[in-house]
Amino acid sequence: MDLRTLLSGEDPVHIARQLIGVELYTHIDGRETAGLITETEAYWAPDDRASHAYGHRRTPRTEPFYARAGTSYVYLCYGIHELFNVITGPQGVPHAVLIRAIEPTLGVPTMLARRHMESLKPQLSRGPGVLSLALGITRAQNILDLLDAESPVQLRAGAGPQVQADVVCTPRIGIDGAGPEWAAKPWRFYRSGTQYVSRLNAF
DNA sequence: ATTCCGATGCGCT
DNA sequence: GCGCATCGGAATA
Repeated sequence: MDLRTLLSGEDPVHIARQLIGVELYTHIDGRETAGLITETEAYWAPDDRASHAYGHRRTPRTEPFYARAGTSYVYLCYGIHELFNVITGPQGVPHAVLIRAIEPTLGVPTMLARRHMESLKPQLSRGPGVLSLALGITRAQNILDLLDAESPVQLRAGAGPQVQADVVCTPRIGIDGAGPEWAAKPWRFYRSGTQYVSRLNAF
């Protein structure tokens, strides 16, 4: 199945799982960087209270949710961090997958420089905020078609679909404010055994 | 116009 | 484990 078809699917939780292992590539400020997605979370609006598009909320910020599957959604969190999401689902159905960590595959020196780090360590790109720093992603990359080969930010099908046993499933991070019902949903996924995962001890 | 607060990360204890 | 930076979106008035 091609990526566009996958991302257009009805079930963002399934898509979040399938995105583990897919490559996220950027060509920003004249530098190429990329990594394999190791950690994701699904956001299932309109029902999901943890989503910015809860209840079909439609404002300038949530506009990307109503674009076609494969569109980027980048927003500012805590006034500091740029968080990168992939819009999924049939057009007009505001589903999204938050990318929380990647394992670098291209442009490590560039990423190290952007992170002001000397040597390659997992904290280079684990966590949704620092992942964007490493890849050079900011709100300037909001609302891009991630499946367009001309786009400065792209999703590229990688080593093929992951085996289910290789992926761990847990509740999502940092959404207690959405209430216990939504905070408990096991909609976070990460590659089993990888060092490129945020908050490994959270559960 | 004002207020509230968040899908985080880092440094310090 | 804890405090806090930092700011824009969204709701309220």
